[in-house]
Amino acid sequence: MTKPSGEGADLATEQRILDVAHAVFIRAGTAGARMQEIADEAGVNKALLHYYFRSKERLAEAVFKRAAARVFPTILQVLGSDLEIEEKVERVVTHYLHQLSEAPYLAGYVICELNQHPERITQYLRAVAMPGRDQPDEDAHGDRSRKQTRVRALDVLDKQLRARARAGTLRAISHEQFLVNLLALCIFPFASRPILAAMLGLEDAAFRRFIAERRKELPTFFLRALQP
Amino acid sequence: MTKPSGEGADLATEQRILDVAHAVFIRAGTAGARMQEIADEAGVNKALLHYYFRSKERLAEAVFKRAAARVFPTILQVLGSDLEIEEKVERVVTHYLHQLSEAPYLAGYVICELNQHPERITQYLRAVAMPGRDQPDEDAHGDRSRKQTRVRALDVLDKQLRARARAGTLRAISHEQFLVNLLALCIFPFASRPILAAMLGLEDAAFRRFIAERRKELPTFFLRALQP
DNA sequence: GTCTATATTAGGATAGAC
DNA sequence: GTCTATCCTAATATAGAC
Repeated sequence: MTKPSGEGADLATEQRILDVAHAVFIRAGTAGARMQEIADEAGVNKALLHYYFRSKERLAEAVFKRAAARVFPTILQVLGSDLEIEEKVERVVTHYLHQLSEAPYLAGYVICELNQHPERITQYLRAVAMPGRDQPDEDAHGDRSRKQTRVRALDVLDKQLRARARAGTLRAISHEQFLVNLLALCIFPFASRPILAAMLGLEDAAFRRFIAERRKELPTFFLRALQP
Repeated sequence: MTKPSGEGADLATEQRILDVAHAVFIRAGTAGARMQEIADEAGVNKALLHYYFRSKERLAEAVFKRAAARVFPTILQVLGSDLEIEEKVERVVTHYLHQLSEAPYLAGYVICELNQHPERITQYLRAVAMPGRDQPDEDAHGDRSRKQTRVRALDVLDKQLRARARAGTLRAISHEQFLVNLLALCIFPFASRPILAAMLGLEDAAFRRFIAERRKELPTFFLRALQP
């Protein structure tokens, strides 16, 4: 038997399965998703899922990594860059509001998954800091460089905030609070969309308008909060 | 056979089951929770769960209502009151940060549940606006008064924000954006706690300190953002 | 009301033909 | 590599004794 991921594997099929699994897991949650459902939608047999991914657990991990890799690298990259705070905020807001508009269930999925499988955070952060690498990679260099990317981004932000506070051009705020506030304002509306739809009557079109408005207002809102 | 919820039912037992189910569903999610686990922790037999709640589905609904009833009534009450905006913000922040500190999984649970069972929002909003009433209650009066409570809270907020904007004592902001921003800043840190723990190294004690800091800073942060 | 025992189904996983 | 057929466990649910 040829090993999957080896030379003999049909990459198109594997990819298709992964794509479908992604969709199904993300809309139903890992625990709620059914292997049969994935097989059906991918137009193959259940057995083939196991041929390629061995178990539901592993398939779920693969999907989670992929999803994580789509959400987090940008923010670390942006925050770690040498742009001004104002520009960073603008870019993060634009990126997330765009990204999550295209993938409605993504935010909720990641939150659920991590609440129920906190052990996946390690894989998550790997995928996050090094989006290109899907395969596990145990060498020390790789691990260190990934960790560096993450730590450095926070470090850069921290230094920047301190400098601006000393200069008196921004109120003092810890980089932790800064980051959480920014992410909260971007991500929460999507994660809680069903609640908002019901409480505020924000269905489809109205929700899109709501997000469009947000894209304009959020950077101002956030930066004003930090004005000295 | 005596009907559960009737005169013959052992309320203490029913309550104990519900308490345990609450804990289990909230930490494992509905799909991930096991009836056996609930029975064990409640010190009774699986069969008894079905005696009282008929099915896992119904038990899950009961738990969800209970959880929802603990999260949302306060904000509607506060926002619907005639307090000043500043005082409302202060109270909402204090309430949620306290509440969610005591029930770590609550935020994640509600978000997951609603992403996977959007149909539960109706029940949710009932429980929300009328916390005392656990039993379904079909009479028109009840429904209308509950709806009124919800709509009125948003209405009051809306009028208040417009008035303050006209008076020039607050920047203009829609009540929808106001509400979402406030909830996001309060709830998101708890829902995404596993991520923060890993990314920022906020474990237990550090997380508590983080939240304590937040309780002091968040109202200022939020209100500054709305300063004209 | 609470238990033991059992029915029933569902769903993940494997064997083996092609 | 992909399928059919089947296994096996886990989990919900019910019957019936006490």
